[in-house]
Amino acid sequence: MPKDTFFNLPDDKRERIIEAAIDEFAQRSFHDARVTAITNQAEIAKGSFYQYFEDKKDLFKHIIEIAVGKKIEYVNQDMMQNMQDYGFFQLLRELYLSGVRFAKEHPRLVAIGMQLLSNQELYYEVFGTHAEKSYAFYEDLLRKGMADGELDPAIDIVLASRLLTMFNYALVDFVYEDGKVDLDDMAIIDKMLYIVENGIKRR
Amino acid sequence: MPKDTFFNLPDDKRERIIEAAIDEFAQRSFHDARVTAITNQAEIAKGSFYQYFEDKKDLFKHIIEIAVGKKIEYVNQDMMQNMQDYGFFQLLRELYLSGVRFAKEHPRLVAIGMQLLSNQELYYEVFGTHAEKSYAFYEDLLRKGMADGELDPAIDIVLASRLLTMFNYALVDFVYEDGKVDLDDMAIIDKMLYIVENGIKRR
Amino acid sequence: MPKDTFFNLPDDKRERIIEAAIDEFAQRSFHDARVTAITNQAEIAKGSFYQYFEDKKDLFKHIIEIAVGKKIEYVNQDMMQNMQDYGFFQLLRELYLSGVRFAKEHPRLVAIGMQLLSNQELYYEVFGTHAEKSYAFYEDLLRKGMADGELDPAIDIVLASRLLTMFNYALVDFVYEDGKVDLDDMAIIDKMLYIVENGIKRR
Amino acid sequence: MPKDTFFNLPDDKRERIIEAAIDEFAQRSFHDARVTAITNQAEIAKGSFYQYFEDKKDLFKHIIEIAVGKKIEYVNQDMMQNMQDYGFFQLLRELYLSGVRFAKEHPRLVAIGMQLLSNQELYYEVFGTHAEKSYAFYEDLLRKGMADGELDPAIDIVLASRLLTMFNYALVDFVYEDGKVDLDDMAIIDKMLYIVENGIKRR
DNA sequence: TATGAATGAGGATTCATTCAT
DNA sequence: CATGAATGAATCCTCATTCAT
Repeated sequence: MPKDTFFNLPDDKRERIIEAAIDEFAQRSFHDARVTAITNQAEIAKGSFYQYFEDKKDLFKHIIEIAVGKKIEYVNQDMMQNMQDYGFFQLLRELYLSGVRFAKEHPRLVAIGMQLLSNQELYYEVFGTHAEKSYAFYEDLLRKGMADGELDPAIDIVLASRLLTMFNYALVDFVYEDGKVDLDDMAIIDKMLYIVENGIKRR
Repeated sequence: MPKDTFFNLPDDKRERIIEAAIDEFAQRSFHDARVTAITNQAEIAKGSFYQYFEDKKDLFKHIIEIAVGKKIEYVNQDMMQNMQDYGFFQLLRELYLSGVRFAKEHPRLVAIGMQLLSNQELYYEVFGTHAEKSYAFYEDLLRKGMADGELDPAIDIVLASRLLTMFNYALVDFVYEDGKVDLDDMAIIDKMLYIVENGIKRR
Repeated sequence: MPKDTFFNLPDDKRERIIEAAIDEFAQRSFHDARVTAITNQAEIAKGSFYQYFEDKKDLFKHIIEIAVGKKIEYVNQDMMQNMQDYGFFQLLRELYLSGVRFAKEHPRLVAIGMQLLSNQELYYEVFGTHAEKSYAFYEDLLRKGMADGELDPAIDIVLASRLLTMFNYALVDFVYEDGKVDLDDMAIIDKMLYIVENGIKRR
Repeated sequence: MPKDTFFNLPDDKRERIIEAAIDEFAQRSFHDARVTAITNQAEIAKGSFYQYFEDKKDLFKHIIEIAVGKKIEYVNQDMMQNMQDYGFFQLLRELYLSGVRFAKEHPRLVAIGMQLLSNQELYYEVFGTHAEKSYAFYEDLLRKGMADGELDPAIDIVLASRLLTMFNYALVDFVYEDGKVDLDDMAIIDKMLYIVENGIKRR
């Protein structure tokens, strides 16, 4: 958690630091990332860095928090708050859609997230035991879909939640790599949902 | 490529080094991994390391080769060599099964592979442009399955190949994390294939 | 080129570093010279070294620049700027004299220069293609002397320029080795010039 | 001094080692030169090296001895043994000539010699106090020339001996650099002697 | 609070020399 | 005597973090 001094900073300086940090962490793993590169790009003194943050990890965690926050902004809040009014596949589509939009607009944050995923130690330090939260979310969704009779009762909910998560990654990955190419992202999502739907819906 | 001196080493010493390297590379990214940690754990002199390997990267590439070699051992070679005799879903099952067996027995190698995936630069240096090979393999499989009339003609082959790859990761991930829990892995694979099959088979 | 941090250093610390570097480079070839020896003698932290200089070579180049600068201080600037007003042998005497004075007072810089002379690669890296400048200078001087009718028209200018350069080295060498013995340096120069003059003057 | 084992070696192996050593020492300063490079090029085991030589310096000294020996071969032995029958300038010409021939044919040995010249510490260790021997030789020559009335009585013998030495270096240097160009070396020597003769002969 | 110099632990790599076979 | 693996001291350099102003 950054120190108060950081939050008292003029907006533009604070943003310059965040920008620089995102740049650096997107390009290099946490350990490889250099405080010096960040302070240079942000044009702040090296000493100042340690007046704003406890240490490198402190900043990193803050960047992750920002990423998580930004990610949440992308899901249709109205839809999330009135989940009961929507069908399972509608909600799933919305979730995937928001994931794609996010990845398109914040590719560096996605890169940082992927890095983090492949560093267990750091991952648990950042998210604690809340690691499974995202699975839990999909599990709830699946349970509701099943209760509503939309899903094939034979499927294993825990497994399916993993798959839906992975599908999300697959999509993000797909869009991320081809970021430059202006694919019709909607089309991809729908092709994917076509498969998913056939895979798990009730017949 | 390690030097001859390495291959001339007594088996147990060579294995101690490999073990130590796998341990270190499984825990830290390539850059973070320390030659010193490896030589310490393997109980060899730091100088010896450089008589066996060109440099840290040389060892890393060797470890990757070992991992790839081990991975290949796990797939049913008979089945792979007579692919035309098997149905699409049979082959897929075999592939996933081998992936799971491998991950169960070599979780550290899996960890190293995941690390590598998230380091583009290194990845290309290790695999050259053969990067897309695994996608290509699934694409071929899907094309054959479609030609044989096993698959829904409406699905997008490129996208599906990504999904099948991701499913593989999902499985690996599943098994990897819950490695300690003695799940009935067969059951998981079959549950997953149930979904996949419904998702893409011809009706 | 040293970093700004170096030039911002308090004078005495900066000088301590320069002193230590001159000591080390005078005793060992560039490659043999140890950064550690310099930081130890200068009593600065090893890390500080790299805040002042890009690397060892950066410091070395700086030392060479200092030496060249110091060397130039020793020639009679008035005489050099009004060369046309002086005779060939007067100018030559002045040049040799400055060379001797310089060597007497900065024997370590002379040693460094000699080292550099015997390392082609480094030499070109430090001086670029200006390598032949010193020969060229003597050639110009000789050409002028010949045009003014002071020199024997039979002598080969290119060869003579080499000889004059060598004479300079001879003198430096002479003074350098016997540095402690308080010879009458003027006398030596004049004895040498007596020979040179007889060797090349017009009769 | 190499060990007996070295001298008992079959000729071709011994020569391979000498060749490799000359190559390495000609390219790098004593300290930079690598025993490994020598054993590799000579195709002997690293361990063998230390059965032939005490250490790196031992080999180096031997190479220098070889160079000195070779150098001596190049001077007209008949002339040297009957010095009293020849004039000063005749002898000088012969000396320079041999120097040039040597440099033309053994450029690597010359390079090693020059390296050595610029490493005081090593120089004294190799030559001990015999350092001035070459000066002494020229001094004797000059004294004889003066006694015979060939030289200007006004010149300083000590100084002149240094100059003659330097002239030798100048010649070697000249020929060494332009090694490839097939200059008429005789012509150069004579042009130089023309200057030298005018510089110091009796009038 | 801002600054940027100072620090030193830590990392990769090289290489002369020793040693066991 | 030949071999070549083993050794570890030594070297350059990086970088997070501390500290004094």
